[in-house]
Amino acid sequence: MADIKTGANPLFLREEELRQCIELLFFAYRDFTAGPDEILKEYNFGRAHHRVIHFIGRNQGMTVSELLDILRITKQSLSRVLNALVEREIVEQRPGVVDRRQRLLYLTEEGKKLEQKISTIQRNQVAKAFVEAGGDAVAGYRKVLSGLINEEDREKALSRILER
Amino acid sequence: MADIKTGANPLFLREEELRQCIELLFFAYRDFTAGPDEILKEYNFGRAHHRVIHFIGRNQGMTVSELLDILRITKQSLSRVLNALVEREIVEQRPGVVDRRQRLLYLTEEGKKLEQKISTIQRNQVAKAFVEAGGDAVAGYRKVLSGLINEEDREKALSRILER
DNA sequence: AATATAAGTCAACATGGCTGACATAAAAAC
DNA sequence: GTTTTTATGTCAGCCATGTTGACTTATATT
Repeated sequence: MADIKTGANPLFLREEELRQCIELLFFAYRDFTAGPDEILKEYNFGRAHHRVIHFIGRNQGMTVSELLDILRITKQSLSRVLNALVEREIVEQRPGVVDRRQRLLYLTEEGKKLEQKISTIQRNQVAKAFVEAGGDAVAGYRKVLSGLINEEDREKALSRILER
Repeated sequence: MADIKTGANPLFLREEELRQCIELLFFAYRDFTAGPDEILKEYNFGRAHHRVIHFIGRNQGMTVSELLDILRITKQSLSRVLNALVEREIVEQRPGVVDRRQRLLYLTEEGKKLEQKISTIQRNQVAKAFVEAGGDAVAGYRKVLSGLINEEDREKALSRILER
């Protein structure tokens, strides 16, 4: 089957392979967000809330600017979601000590619980995929996905992920 | 740095590693959709149109039901996007020959051009990441992402991706 | 002839993006 | 010490894209 293509036109196979990998990313992302969505729905939260909870959880005490830079949305968009989370006592804001203009972001105890609940699902899902795929595969996964991150801020993103 | 964690609590490292891999997926997906978004904006299309164009392009003559099943959205949501694409002569609908209730979906010549334009960007982006990461990494990437797809329809999704 | 299926439509609503304009407090620069 | 910049927030309105529910039409299946 592949022989025909390989023999006749290796570039076609390459294109085909690339397209497959693109689709794989679509399907994986689609199914990877489905689990959290269910739980969030119980709380009347959406995917936007999830992202905020996730990154604050990973980065307690981060500033609003930092969060905006990660999410790549406007502050008006963030504000809606963030205010809802503060109101529901999932997220807490404290003025910065060195720069009092800043409102540093923290998960409350309840927020931590929710974060834990959601992220456990995702971690189990990833863990399962990792076990099935094996350690080398995980390394490959990391390499490729790192390479997909925009070059200009790859280091920024990766250091945010890794320096912890 | 990692030594402390490794020695003291290997489970923490594992959780940490999993969290990193989750974030990697977020950042990669974020930056992977940025390129197409720019082009689509010129046409006044959005990501929803992109998905439709992509899957029809990959699967000329597919039915509406099949497309709905892939996208996991309601037919009402799809209809808005699909009608726009038909009106703009990007997508064409032809009645099925064996089952005339079906409206089989095809990209027009113009649609193919647009699809090509968008997908070239993404393929280049993926190709670059693959070259940087190496062949083994690509295999790992595929394994892990396959594992992230919902088990119930993994075969369906994968066969759709691979049987071509 | 009755029922089920593929597809479409109308209407109303929710979520989460966006822009633009403006406000406030605190830090930094002059 | 006054001016300017920065971090954050807010109001108002728009757009894209998802949802549910109710109903229609044509065709296939039973």
